[in-house]
Amino acid sequence: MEKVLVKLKEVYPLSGAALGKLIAKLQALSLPKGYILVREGTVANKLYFMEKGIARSFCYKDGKEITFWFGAEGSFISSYNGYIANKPGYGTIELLEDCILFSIDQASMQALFQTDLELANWGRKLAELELIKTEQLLISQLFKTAHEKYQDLLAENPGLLQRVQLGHIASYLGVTQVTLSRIRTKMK
Amino acid sequence: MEKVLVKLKEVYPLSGAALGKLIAKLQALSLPKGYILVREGTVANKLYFMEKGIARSFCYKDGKEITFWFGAEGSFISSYNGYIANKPGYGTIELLEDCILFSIDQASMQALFQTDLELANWGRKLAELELIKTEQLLISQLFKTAHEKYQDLLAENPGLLQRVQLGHIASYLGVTQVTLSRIRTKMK
DNA sequence: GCTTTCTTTTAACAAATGTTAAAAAGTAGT
DNA sequence: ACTACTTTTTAACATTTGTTAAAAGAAAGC
Repeated sequence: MEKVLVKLKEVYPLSGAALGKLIAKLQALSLPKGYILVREGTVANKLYFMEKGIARSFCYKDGKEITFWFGAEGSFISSYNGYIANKPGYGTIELLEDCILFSIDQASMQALFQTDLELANWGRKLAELELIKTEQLLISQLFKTAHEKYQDLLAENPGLLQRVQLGHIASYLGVTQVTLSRIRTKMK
Repeated sequence: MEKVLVKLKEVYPLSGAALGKLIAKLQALSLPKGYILVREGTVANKLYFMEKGIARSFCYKDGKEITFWFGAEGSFISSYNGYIANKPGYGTIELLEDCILFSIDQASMQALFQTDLELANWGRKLAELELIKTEQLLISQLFKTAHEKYQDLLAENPGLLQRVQLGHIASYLGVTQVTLSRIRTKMK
C-alpha cells in the first residue's frame, strides 16, 4: 500500500481523518494478466488505482481493437461513463500484466462526498486533473502526426514500449501497425 | 440571465442558498464578434458560461489554426489548464459572434469550494461532466473517419454549419478544408 | 533443440488525404 | 449593379496511410 497513499495525497491535500475515511473504503485486488476489469457496454461504477502493473482501454471498430488509453503504476483507472454518469462505458479495460489494484465503489465515494468537505474537494480535484490530461490527449491527437505522437510517447513514456505490444500502441497513435512499423524504420 | 440559471442547476442540484452564493459571483459580459477571450500561452483562470453566441478554441500548428472545440449557448467555457492548474493554456478562445457571457474567477470559486459542501460537489460534478464529454471527443477522434465525424456533427449539431466557417469545422474534424469539401460533395 | 504460436517487419498495390493554385460562389459596402 | 473581399469548391499531382499477404523474428511449450 505504497504508491496509492502517495498519489491519493497528491491529488489534493487531506487531513489524516479524511484520508483515513478514504482508505477504509479501499479494497486490494490481485488480478492476472489478461483479466478484463471492465467490459464494454456494462455499467462499471468503480474507481481503481493501479499499484503495480499496466492496463489498457480499448473499443472495437469494424472488428478491430482500438486502444485509447494506457494506465501504469500510479494511474487512476475507471470507465468514467460508468463511475460518473452511471451509464454503460464505451471501452473494455484489460490488464496487460499481473496487477495489484485498489478499488473503491462509487456508492461509497458518493457517501463520502455528501458528508465531508475535504473529500468532496478531493473528488473535484481528481476529476479536474483527469480532465486536463484528457484534453491534452485530445489536442495532441488532433494536431500531431503519428510520427510526432510516437516521438512524444518515446520521450514521455519510454518504458511503455517494453511492456506493451506495438499493435496496441499503433491504434493508440491512431494508425495501423504497418504504419507504425514504417515510422519506426524511418527513425533508425 | 435565463440559460445560465438552468444550466447551473442542471450540473448538480443546489439549495437556494448555495445557488445564491454562486450567482453573486457571476459577472455579465457583452463582447463583440472576433473578441479574443483567452490568448494561447497566458494563464486565464476564469470560468465562462455562454448565454448567447458561439466561440471556438484553437491552437496554431505550422502557422495554421486548428480548432479543437466549439461552445454555443449553454456551454461552459474555459482554458481548463489555467482555471484548474493555474498554468498557461494551450488554446486561444475566440468569439465567432457577438456574445453574452457570464464569468466567475477561479479565486472566488475556490473560496466557495473551501466553505460550502454543496458547491464543492457542484464543482466536482462540473469537472466530471466535462471529463466524460472530453473523453467522448477523444474516442470519436481516434476511431472515426473524417466522413463519420462530419455525419455525427450534422446529426448532433446541425445548426453549427450555419454559424461557423467550414475551415474551422475541417480542422475540428482533423482534416483540411479541401478534404471536408470532398466529403461534402460525396454526400450530395 | 525443435516445433508452434504470436508479434513485428517488409512488400506491392489501392485508397485517402495533403498541397498548391485557380475558379466559382457568396457577402458587404458603395 | 459594381467592386473588393472572403469563403468554398474544384483540379492536378505528391505524399501518406490503409490493406492484404508473406517473410522474418521472438517467445512459449514440449
